[in-house]
Amino acid sequence: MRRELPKVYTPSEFEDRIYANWCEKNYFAPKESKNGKNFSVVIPPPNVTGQLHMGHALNNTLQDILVRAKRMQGYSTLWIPGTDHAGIATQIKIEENLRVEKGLSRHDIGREEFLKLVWDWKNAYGNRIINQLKKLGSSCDWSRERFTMDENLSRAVKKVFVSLYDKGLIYKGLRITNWCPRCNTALSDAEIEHKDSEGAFYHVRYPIKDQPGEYVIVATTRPETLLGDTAVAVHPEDERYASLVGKMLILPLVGREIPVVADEAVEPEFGTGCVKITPAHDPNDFETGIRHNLENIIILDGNGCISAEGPYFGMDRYDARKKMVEDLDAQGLLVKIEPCTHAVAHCYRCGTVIEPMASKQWFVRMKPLAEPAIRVVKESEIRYIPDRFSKIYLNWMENIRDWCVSRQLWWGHRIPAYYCEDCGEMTVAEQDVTVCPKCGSTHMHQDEDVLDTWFSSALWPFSTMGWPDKTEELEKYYPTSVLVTAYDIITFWVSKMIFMGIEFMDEIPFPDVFIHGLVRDAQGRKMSKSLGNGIDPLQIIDKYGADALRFALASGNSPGNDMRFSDEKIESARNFANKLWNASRFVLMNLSGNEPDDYPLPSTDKLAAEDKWILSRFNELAAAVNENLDKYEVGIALSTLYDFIWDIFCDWYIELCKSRLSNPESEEADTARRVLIFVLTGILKLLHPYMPFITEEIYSCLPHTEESIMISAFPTFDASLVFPREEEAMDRVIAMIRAIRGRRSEMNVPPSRKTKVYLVTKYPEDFAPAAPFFTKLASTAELIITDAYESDDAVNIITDAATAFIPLSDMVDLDKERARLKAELAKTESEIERIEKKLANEGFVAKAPAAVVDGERAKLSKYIDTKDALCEAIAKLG
RNA sequence: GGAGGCAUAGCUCAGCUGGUUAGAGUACUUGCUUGACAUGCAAGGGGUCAUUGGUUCGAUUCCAAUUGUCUCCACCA
Repeated sequence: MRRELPKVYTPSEFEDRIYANWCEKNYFAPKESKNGKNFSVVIPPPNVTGQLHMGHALNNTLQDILVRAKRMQGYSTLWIPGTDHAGIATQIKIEENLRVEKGLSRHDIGREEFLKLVWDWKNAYGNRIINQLKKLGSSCDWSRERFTMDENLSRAVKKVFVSLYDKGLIYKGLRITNWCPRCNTALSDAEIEHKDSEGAFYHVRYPIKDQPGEYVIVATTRPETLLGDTAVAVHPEDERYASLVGKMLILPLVGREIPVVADEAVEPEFGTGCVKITPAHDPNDFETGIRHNLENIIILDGNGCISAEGPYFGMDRYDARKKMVEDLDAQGLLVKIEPCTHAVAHCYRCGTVIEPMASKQWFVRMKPLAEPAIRVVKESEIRYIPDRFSKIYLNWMENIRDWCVSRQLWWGHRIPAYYCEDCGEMTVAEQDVTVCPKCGSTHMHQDEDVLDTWFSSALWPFSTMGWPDKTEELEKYYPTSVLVTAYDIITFWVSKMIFMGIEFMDEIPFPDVFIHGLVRDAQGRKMSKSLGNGIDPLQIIDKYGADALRFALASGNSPGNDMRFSDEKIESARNFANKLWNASRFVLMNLSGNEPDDYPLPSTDKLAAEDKWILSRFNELAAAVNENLDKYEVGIALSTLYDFIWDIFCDWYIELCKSRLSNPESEEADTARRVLIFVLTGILKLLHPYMPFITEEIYSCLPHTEESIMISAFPTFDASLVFPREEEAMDRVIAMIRAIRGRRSEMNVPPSRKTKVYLVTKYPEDFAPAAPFFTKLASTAELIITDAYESDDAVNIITDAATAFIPLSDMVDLDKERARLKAELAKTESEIERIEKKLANEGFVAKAPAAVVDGERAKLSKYIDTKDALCEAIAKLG
């Protein structure tokens, strides 16, 4: 006896049970390939401190759809999960905990103790996001879960670092970096964001040496940096200042002498045409400084306080700015303060204003690595879906700057560089260096900095498979089949995996990059903590089920485009699940319960016209779903399924079966049951990648030969089950019935009156099988199939060419038609009035561009034409 | 400043290679508690496909401009 489905669809009653069963049976581990092909995906590792948000839910739903479909199609399928140690994010979080719980900073407890805390936290809570991914139904091979700071991944990081260093692709150098005074670390260009903010232009006089009373005026938005000025630059061809080049100026408040230099980079038109040069605190000035051999004077410490000796020492940068402006004013050196808006860089993690600062950092030389990474995309070895993102990628790669990989944090992969305290020599090596190879000293210490988080995630596609060892996984599953990610991470991560893959595996990490958009709220706003408009996917799962969430996310997805998430969408998804549930219940309640596990289709000669029709349509569906999935058109594939299940299978086919099923013992009932089971099982299989739980639950109640729907075969197109004639006939009949229902209601035909419908066709025999079903479904109509029409009392004639009607004149409701036309006329007239008013409005004409005015005029004339036509039609009716 | 996206029903969006009467969901109107489902069934109203021009026998679809809107990149002291 098979299990029965409960009356009400309650996902929370079975989702966890089903997931546990899949895990227990080890279904997520890769199996022997049935088609000789492999399919592999690595998860974009979420931050270990993270909580599942809608972005994760979308990303993992899409991956799971691809993975489950490929698994059912017989590929040996591997999906590797894992988490990212997320340097800054995690460190900030733990520091915050420490501050709140004990009122201590990380410096109070020291590096070792602090790292222990982070690891404790990771071991206690690091599984949270993993468990949340499981709630969603992700079919990852959990036995291969990885963490970017696992021993083997750390080994890979060291090997890559040392190898790049040995090739001269990593160097340590003084460069302007983006310094976050809050996080106390350098940030890469990708980790900052520019926001327009209100600021001011301070015009300051710099006295000319030995020419008392004479000045040049420079304009600056950051007056405090003048402490680090080592020159003032003018354009070489700027005649106003030609005589000054080479002269010395006295730096205000400091008294230091600085030269006036000529430099092409200065724009004479901008500001006063004189630029103060602060090489240590501005990227452009740094370059200028190199050209003119100027000194770098660092005036800020890591916390953003003034470190230059003098009256401002120790002051916060903004306090110092205020004080210095006052002092300049007091000395009569401040000309004016001009308000202005300009883009200011902020830390993307904490929002603090970034301070450009010259400091010793580790860099990856990008040019040589970028070249092949550009080539593989240009030559379509790697394909972005949709393609427009390859432009964004290429644009970024072609203008790439060296990648600053050192971070002044404690949580991360410590840079494997060791310094000898005796001879000062630096050694870069994979193994800990305790003895200086140069002088034999044992006084060694390791570089304090750690690597950028993205350094380790860049290796993810191969480090998770055991690299640098030569493993079977690498052999079989590298390169991965596709990378699924959101567009906001292309520069951070995708680009880095591409060049690292090429460099260390000699092979691209994936041929396809499937880009999806962001999940926004119902108003189209980004979901964010500060707005408080985030929707928690776990709450949605609790209320509506994981399948409904997955459906809502996947059906709205079109590659690369953002989507909105709303209550309406999730409710519609839940309703769909409910519909499928109830259709399945109908099928089940018409079974005797004694059907064998193997309960196949009957032979073709037993099939009724509607059976052939649904089988044919099902075949089309399977082909369409597969085709769209191959193109990553997940949304289209899913809406095709939705339409089939709801409109075709439930609304028509199940209805058509009811009469046959009313005699359960008859052979035709048996045929109907077999077809119902076949099509329902097929639907469940096609739908399983999208809605894994409900499909598994229903499948378990149906006659089936495979143990689980998850490991059964994906339906494909079967030419022996295509019946074009029946398909066309049934489609035609359905169209007729719909049309007649509408027509009858429009004409108020009383239910007692039977409508005769003549189907005029050159091929009456094609339609003969469909006639009985027409009668069944349209109980108030009778179908007469003929090749010649000669009747007087037909309400409708359906011709072969289309479902066109020729209503008999006595059935036309003239009053109704007249009323409709009059309403239309009134609407048109009011529109004409509105446009005339708009055009007459002088303000509109004066302000609006000519094209808009012309547009309104064109609209007007068209409406006038419409009005004429309507008047004419009404006159005809009398 | 550079690059790109979007503009279709009240709302959210499909419409893939130009060609039937431009489709869904939702909201709305009307009628249905007919033995799977009211989380449902049936019918209906509602669209100059942003504007203008071009290519074409034919444009919602391709091209250009305009307007509106969103995003990314860069950035001037």
